Amino acid sequence: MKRWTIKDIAKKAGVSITTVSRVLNHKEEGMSQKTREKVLKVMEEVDFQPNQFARGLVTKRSKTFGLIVPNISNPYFPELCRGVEDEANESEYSLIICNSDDQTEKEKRYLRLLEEQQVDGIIFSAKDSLDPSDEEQLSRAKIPFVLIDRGKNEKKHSGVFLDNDKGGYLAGKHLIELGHRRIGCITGPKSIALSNDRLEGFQRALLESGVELPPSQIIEGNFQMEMAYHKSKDLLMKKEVTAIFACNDVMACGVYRMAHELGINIPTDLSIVGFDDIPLISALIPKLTTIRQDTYQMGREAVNLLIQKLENKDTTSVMFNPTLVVRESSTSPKL
Amino acid sequence: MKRWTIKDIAKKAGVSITTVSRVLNHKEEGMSQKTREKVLKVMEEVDFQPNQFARGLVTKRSKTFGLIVPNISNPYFPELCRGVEDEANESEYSLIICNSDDQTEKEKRYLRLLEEQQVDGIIFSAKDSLDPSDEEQLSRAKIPFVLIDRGKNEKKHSGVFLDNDKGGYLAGKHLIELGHRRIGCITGPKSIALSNDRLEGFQRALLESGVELPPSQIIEGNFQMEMAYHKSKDLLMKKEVTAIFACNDVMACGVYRMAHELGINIPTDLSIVGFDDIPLISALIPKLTTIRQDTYQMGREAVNLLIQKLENKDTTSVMFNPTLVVRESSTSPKL
DNA sequence: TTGTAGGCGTTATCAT
DNA sequence: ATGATAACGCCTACAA
Repeated sequence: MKRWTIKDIAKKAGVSITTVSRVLNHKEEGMSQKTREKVLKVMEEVDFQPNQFARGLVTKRSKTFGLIVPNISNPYFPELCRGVEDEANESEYSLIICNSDDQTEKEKRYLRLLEEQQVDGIIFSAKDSLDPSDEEQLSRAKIPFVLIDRGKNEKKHSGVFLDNDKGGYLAGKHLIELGHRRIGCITGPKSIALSNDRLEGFQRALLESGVELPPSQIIEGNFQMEMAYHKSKDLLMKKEVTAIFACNDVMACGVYRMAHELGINIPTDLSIVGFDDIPLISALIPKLTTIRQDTYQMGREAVNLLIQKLENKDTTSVMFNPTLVVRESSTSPKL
Repeated sequence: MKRWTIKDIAKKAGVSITTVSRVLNHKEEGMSQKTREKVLKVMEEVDFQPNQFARGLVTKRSKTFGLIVPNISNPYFPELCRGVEDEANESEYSLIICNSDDQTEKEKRYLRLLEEQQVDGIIFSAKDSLDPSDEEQLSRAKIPFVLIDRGKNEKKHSGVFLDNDKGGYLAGKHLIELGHRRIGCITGPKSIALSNDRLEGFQRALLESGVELPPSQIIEGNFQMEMAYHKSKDLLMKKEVTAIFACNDVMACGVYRMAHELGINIPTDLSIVGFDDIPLISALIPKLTTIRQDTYQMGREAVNLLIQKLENKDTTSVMFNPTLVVRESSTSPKL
């Protein structure tokens, strides 16, 4: 026998296909308990699985979500994906994952792909703010979507975000409280909003204590280790700063490496604070003080938000709070 | 207007739906160039997208693959996923990713989910060897599948694997050549075949040079950092070995940490060789010597294999070769 | 070269 | 409480 259909089930159970369909869809009314059980038994026996194509054809639902992230190999994202996947599966959705590599080109292609696959919704971690043409495509296709991590735009779209300004503030405050007065910062790309948010929060904390952050102590990185490694050299050699705030953990690793090469001891000679608290950093020696975000939970929350949208409920963005995790890489400066 | 159908296109272009269908499916014969162009133009104009449900209903194909991995948060897997995804997408397939957490329970559930979603094929990184009930489910559902990384079983199923024995051998050989004679090994779980393969290859290399590997110098780990960290303590404190082969990079990180705590310098006092060459380790100081595998390419290859299966071609497993990457963590032992 | 019509497996709308 | 039947949108013999 090939695949069983409700027709087959109906025949075998001696009922109509309508009845089988009712059982399948848990319609409670309009059926005797006996009939229901009879049908269920047959379905059980043959391990019946309804054809999703046929179903989708009429219901217009695929029970599938799409997730677009920049790059799963970026250690920030696996946790986020897990959160999204676990929550999606608990709500009986499958998840199609796409990596955009932060290329508008690919974002578009995948948006198109997901539209073709007729996903019921999309969770989107965009390049930065949502590209206008992406936006148009999304609205034309009328696919519900939520943003995550990036692309915050208060009024326009709902999503799940981190309070990056606060994160930066926590980092700055922590270093100030330790007694640091000459502090450097390695930022993410200026073109990315969350990167600027972190810097601004950081500066605000310093300013509150009257500490200056001269441009020469701000280095623009790209969230990658390599560039942070190279660009931190000047800053470290001039010995002008006693502490550095790296706007993500991966760049903090780059600083670790350069410090080690230059014979600068962490934290004795130099304190470092990272951002994200990705799993990777448990391998660092000494352990990295960082600003933690609950990426996994953010992923779960994004799915909840999306499901609410599907149910036409009013949705508002969810803002997560970062927390400071003090470990070994930050301490008071030497006198 | 709601979604366009081929019927709408047909009307607008003044042809029959058959003709539209033909254009859609790139049937070359049986149509004048003019007609084709006319239809294409209309499709272009309205940005037509065929309904995959309707299509699948008749073709029985979803243009979707499923990928089951233990855990995307394990740093070995993101690269593998990327390989699978990139190759799948280039062949016009979407990818549903599932994390089994190495639980047979979840493997089953996801297998079921993928079956329900009617994926065209599955790429499976099983717990170890393929569970008999999984096997049964797979064959009952008649879903083509290939294994990847784990579950090698020469005769039974094809897949993409690494020559782990060779990898272990390379590690052993390298340390021997550096002059080490007292060497420790931290293995993966004994229950996992590839873990034993690595150990066996390693032992073979030592044996060739008449070097013993007493049981006291073999520690069974679980591929995680924590356990490797704790369990390596004894070995390191007794100062019995001048080198350690950790059967994956993550465990090597654990050893780094313990060595640091005990004031043991790497590589002066202790050489370390890892396995995998995961991206994470670029953060380690000193840089880790390791056995590299081309995980990304293995992912791509798995998709190729699967596609060949779909085309009913004869398929045989693909075996990848690991390579030794010498960095800073291994050197000759002190006299 | 082009068109007609039946069927794919469900759900949903009416009947009974 | 249960059943017959028309969609849903596409593909594919078979006709013309």
